[in-house]
Amino acid sequence: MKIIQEGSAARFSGDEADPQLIFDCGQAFRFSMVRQDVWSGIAHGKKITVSKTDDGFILSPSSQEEVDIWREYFDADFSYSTLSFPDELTAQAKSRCVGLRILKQEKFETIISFIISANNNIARIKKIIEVLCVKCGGKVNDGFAFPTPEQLASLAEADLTTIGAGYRAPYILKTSKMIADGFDLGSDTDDYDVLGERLKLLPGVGPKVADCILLFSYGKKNAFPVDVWIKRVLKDDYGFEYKNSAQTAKFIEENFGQYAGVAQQYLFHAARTNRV
DNA sequence: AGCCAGGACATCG
DNA sequence: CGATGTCATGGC
Repeated sequence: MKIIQEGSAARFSGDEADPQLIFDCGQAFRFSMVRQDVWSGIAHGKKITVSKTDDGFILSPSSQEEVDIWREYFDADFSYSTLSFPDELTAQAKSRCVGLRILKQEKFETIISFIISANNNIARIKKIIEVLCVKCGGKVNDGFAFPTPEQLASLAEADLTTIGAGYRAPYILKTSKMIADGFDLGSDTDDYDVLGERLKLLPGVGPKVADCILLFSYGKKNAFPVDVWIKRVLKDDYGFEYKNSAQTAKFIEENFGQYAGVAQQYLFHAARTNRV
């Protein structure tokens, strides 16, 4: 995407982008629609507003120094409009998701968010995360930033159960403490498998959550999170019965290739919006 | 009342 | 290994 600074805002244009799809597809939990085609939320400790335009969106406020942060966050250097998939079903799903982009979010926030996502639904995930931020995140304008590992680790387990975290409360605490104590999260350039094994050392992170973290915060577009929705899609539409992770990984690589994660998002969103 | 939700984990055989 | 039961919580 092309990014042009316009006063205290930045105009992103030239590639598919729809805030509605970007923020309401279950990858990010801290944005909400303030009016039609306008979404607002907090990322990187800043409150931003994202307004859809004819050929992209306008992000405000954004200073010249911040442009690279948001360029990366909105995956602006990747072309979704020219991305195509050979198989008909994915192509069809993509046509229903024009403007969906995969955000590259902050690692700790993504890790905790998807630990909370386990056996949970999106509306409730958002609610729990919001209360979590209010409880111990730093103040940002009229809202609260996502907590740091230290802030979250300072909570008591009872604090987390009272906000509805349920049985995930100890996972959240233990993982926060490990990261606050210096657990090595690796870096984006590390190998997909190595990072996955590393992330799964964190309590509450299994195969599916690890894939979400890798796809949504490490930029690993080959990561293909397999949740209950996708299992249904693979079974009903591809005739693929889930048996184990190795067999699934092989099927996914062969059928969806290096951008399997993007295909997964299209299939996930299409499936989720299909059955009312 | 029971099932479901962007599953992980311990405990079996 | 693979299969199975369990784990909070709220919406439907």
